[in-house]
Amino acid sequence: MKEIILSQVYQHPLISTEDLRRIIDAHEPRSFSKGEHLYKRGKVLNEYLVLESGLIRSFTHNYQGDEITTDFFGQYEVVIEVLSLFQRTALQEDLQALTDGCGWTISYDVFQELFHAIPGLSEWGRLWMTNKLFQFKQKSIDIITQSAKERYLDIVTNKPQIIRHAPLKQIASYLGITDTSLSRIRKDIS
Amino acid sequence: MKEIILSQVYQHPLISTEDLRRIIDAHEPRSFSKGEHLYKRGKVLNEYLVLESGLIRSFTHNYQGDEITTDFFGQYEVVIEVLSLFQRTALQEDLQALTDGCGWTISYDVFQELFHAIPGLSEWGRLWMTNKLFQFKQKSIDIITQSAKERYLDIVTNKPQIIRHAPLKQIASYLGITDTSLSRIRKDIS
DNA sequence: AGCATTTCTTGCCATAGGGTAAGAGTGCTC
DNA sequence: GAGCACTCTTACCCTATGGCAAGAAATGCT
Repeated sequence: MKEIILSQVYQHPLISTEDLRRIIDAHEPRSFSKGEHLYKRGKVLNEYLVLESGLIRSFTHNYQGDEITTDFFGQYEVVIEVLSLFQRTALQEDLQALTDGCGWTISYDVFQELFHAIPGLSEWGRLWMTNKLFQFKQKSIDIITQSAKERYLDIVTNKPQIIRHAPLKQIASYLGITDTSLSRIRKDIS
Repeated sequence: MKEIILSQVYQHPLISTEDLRRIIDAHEPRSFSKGEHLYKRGKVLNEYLVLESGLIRSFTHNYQGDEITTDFFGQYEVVIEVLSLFQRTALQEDLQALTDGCGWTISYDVFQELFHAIPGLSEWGRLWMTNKLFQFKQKSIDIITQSAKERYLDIVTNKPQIIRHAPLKQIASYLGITDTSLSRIRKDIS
């Protein structure tokens, strides 16, 4: 399973079979249970996690202290807060498991070594960042151009695991609306 | 001037004076005038531009064909659309000058060479991406947690050049509101 | 099973911001 | 310097979403 997941994630033309072997070997297993806080706000992130199964969310708080869910992570996704990991600063978000699950972690130091030793990995990392950057840019455009209902239906279609496992309030804060409004939207749809 | 701007931008502990020399030498001058479309939607971006002076905006269109300004770039900033440059895909946005100005460009091929030859540059690139990623993530959080007025005041305080040079309609679409609303907000403030 | 807690729904009214259109101000062009 | 195009303001009314609160449903704990 480890091979299947990781060779899927680290797919890149410049990463040879040999390189891939080194990368895979550098990952350690990690499992977690529902509700567990995997990484906590205030600490510096020292690893990232490639998800094999389960659902994880990242969240922060607004000035009123309400939780705002900023992202969800599912299978084959990389659970990370880049600012903390690469800038070696304190996490500004919490990462919490919404279901039981497991995956593979790699530490900052080991990743750093491979990043400079394997040209394909630095290319891969750049592409990963590029995609993630695009996602967030798109998200901020979507918030201003689409209605809450459209954005909700988008999740229903493209990320149904979120609907299945995350409580309404978390989905609502991710969409930028209140749980009350999301409840009404649901009613309206059905 | 070239040295001042570029050594400021490419500041990183792992970039030696020698490395910096190579990086600076790889940049070509580029000037532009108000209203000019520097890079056009549909083409693959083949370089990026470090701004010495002037103001540039990136914009796209929503499904109704209205322009949406997605970003503004000022002095010392890197004018780029990462998805197009690094993924070698067609630009999804236009980049247009709001004022006369100039800066320094570096081509994809040359950057690519230096990226792999100079470890400090790949670190620098990763940090740059990290910051940009954070900016967009923050922007999407701000849109859902702050009122349009608060976001406008934020620009007034932190990016006053935008207020000075960009027409109201572009600022409004950047904020995610209509020009009508922004006009009311302005009135309300004064 | 029984109780407590959290999650979700619904109703009432409030408000930020949108849609449209008219008019004022500004600057460009021939 | 008259006409034109663009930008900005303002007024009218409308809609999506919020705030609050009560109740219903689901979940978890002992």
